[in-house]
Amino acid sequence: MPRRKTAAPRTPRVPQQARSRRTRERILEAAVACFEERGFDATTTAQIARRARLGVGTFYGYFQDKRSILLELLHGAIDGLADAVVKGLDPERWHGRRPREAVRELVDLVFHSANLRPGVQRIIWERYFKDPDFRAVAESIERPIRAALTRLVEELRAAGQAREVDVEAAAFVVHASVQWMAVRLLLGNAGVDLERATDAAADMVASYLFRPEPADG
Amino acid sequence: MPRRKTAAPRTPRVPQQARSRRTRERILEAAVACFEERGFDATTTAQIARRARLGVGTFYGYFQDKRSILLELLHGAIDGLADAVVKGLDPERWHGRRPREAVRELVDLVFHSANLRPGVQRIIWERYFKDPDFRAVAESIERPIRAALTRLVEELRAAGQAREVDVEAAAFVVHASVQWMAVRLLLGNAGVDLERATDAAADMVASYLFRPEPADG
Amino acid sequence: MPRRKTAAPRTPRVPQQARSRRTRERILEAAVACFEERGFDATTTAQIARRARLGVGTFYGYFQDKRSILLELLHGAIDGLADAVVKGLDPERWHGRRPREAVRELVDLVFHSANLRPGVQRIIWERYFKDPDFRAVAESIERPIRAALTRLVEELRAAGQAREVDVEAAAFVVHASVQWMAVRLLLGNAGVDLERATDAAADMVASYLFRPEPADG
Amino acid sequence: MPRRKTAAPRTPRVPQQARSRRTRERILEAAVACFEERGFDATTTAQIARRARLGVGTFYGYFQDKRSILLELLHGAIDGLADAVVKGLDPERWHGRRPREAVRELVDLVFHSANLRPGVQRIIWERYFKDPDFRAVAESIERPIRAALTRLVEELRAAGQAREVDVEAAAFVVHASVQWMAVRLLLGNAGVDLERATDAAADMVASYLFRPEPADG
DNA sequence: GATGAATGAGTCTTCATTCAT
DNA sequence: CATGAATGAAGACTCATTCAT
Repeated sequence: MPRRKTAAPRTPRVPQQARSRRTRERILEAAVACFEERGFDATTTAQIARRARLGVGTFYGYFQDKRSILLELLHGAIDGLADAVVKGLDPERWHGRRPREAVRELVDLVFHSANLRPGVQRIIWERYFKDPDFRAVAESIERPIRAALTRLVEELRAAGQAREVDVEAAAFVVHASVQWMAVRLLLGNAGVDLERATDAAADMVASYLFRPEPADG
Repeated sequence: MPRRKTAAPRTPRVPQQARSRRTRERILEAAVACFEERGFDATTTAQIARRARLGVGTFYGYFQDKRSILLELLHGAIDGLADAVVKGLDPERWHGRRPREAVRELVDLVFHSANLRPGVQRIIWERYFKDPDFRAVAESIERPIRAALTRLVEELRAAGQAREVDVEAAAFVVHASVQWMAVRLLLGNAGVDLERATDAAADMVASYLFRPEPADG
Repeated sequence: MPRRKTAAPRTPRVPQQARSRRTRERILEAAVACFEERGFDATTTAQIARRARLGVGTFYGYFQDKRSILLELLHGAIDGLADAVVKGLDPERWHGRRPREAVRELVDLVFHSANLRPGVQRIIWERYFKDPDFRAVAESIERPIRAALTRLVEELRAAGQAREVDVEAAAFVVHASVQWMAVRLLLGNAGVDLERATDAAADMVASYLFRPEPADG
Repeated sequence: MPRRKTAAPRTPRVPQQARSRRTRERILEAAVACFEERGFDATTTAQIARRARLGVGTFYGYFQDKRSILLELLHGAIDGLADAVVKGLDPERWHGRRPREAVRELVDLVFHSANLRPGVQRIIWERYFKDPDFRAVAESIERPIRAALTRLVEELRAAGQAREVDVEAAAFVVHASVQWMAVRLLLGNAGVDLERATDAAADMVASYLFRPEPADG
């Protein structure tokens, strides 16, 4: 990986023209295809450019490097989900609902969010461990979710629905658990059926946070 | 004329003599130090060799490449923990104990196992996502743990202690949750205190798997 | 991180533009010069590139390795000669000519073909013995020549000009003899004068294949 | 091939003891086996030593390097043949014999001399083209043979048996032809049956050098 | 803007040879 | 004498990035 140290963060042009936007799209698509095929490190900028039927130079007109493509994919894929989850944790929505059902709905949302091809998902997690920028993105998403979780539990506890728990620790525990289960399931590496896992996850979270619901009927 | 047909798989020298063993140690230590300092990809075999005060050639006499060092570290670090966990899940040990306490003890064991320096841990997880061999190792460790979990829950349910759950899904859910929380805590980016997290994790797992314990007194 | 899985066979760039063609030329010339100077094994790709006043990378953009340059030189040098020889063996051309003269003309053609610098010639023969690909090229050239020889002798025998010989063995014997004499002469270690060797070779072949010509006058 | 320039030609000990001689043999055998298996360049001194069940250091106690082994093999294999050929060209032996038969006998001797395994033969010829020392050995063998040839033809011509030829050129031509045919046949690469080739070669040489023999009966 | 030829620092890896044991 | 661990110079090859056209 020669010439890495180039510091100057030349911000590539922000495309306004329609053609430019289309070119940007093509690069993104080509990159995803290459990443899925050979992984991140084994993909070269030349391969991406060729696949997009562009010159290498053009690539550099749109992106700073491979990494910034990945970062963009990450944002695109996760921002939506994070918003949905934070909304789903809004206490308003929990009043008058059976907690277990609400939990299950949210878990289901997370487990089924296939915003990212598995290959790309894998790559992004790989980067998570080696690249602080990726961890930063992940944290910027995690923070509001855990905050929302904290608030939700506090409110429900005040309403007598939630059990007495260490709310902050609970937020961590629940978030981490659901996050990782989602990853394993998306990676196809869990060894359990998606539906059964969803139920189990919902059960675990619900039985942890909420008082046992009165028996059905 | 390097890099010819590479016919033989190059079995690295198996050290029998005392000096050899010591050299191997030195390489391992140097590798860990380098990995911690700069990460896996940024570490070159030359750096490892230099840090071990050895020639590059010596490195290649003992290890096939950087990767095989990591694999070795992984085995060394994880085999012991896995065994301990499987033993801890032996139903024998659970009879007559308060489940919540037994759970907490095990979670504590996992969360405090610092067999691996965080930097190395990070690298190994990074490889987990990109290198099938690492996934294979992880799975070979996960399988018996989940099997033990499954068996434990079945037995305790038969004994009327455990709740009615989908045991296999439960094994996945519990394993994944604890695993990931441990990773986050070891990596130091959990954002919660280790003790509080341990309690919370134990609570979650215990309240999921077991009937609520009769109130203390 | 060089030398990863090397998935694609790395098709070297096929030069269409004028500059590219010129670069290719330069590399070829530089390679020949280096090979002549130090031999094949002692020549490094870096040396070739430097001599061509190019970066190493450029070299690899045009050729897979040193070997493929040699293969190209071999083809370029030998295809023409082979064609000329096969044409020279066309029975049409032999009718009504004194065989000895026709033979001498062909031998002369072969002995004087200096398509390849001696140093390169030497290297190619060296490869012939160690590299099946080079043998394959040599054989693909030898086959048609021997076939043409066989046919020629058969026809001339039918016309009563040639002696009774085992035509296939004769083709081998004549081809091998002329080939090797040409090599020795080109390499400059024959120890005889080119003209005298040409005459002697022509004599040998002619006296073997043809009836003695009626004495002059 | 690092550290090549070491000039000092440390003459390794000449073994007198019986065990030493045996060790030397073992190294030679191991080298031949390795050379046959992987070729000269791809064989390392370590491989030879290991195959001979010796330490690398021991190898260097007996030979200067791989090359000197090859040179030794060359001598051992070729000296005997050269002597036999020179003897066979002694004019004494040709008086009162039908030349064609005498030629055929000699050609047969050369073509059947399998002193060297084909793999080693191949390697030696490869070196012939790249290594002046090998050419020197070859020439030291070639010289007396060509001298003997020259003398033989001169004597037979004086005796009225041989045709009028340029004796020196003839010696080159005949030697080169027979040499190369022998190589091709030994390498298994000739594409003709050994017997037919022997006959053809003898025919060619005999019809070149000698007057047509009076028809049989 | 687009192009793709050119660049060369940086990695991995090999192996002849030495020398302490 | 035998051993084989250690050495490190040397070579092949890659690929992010630039820039003349």
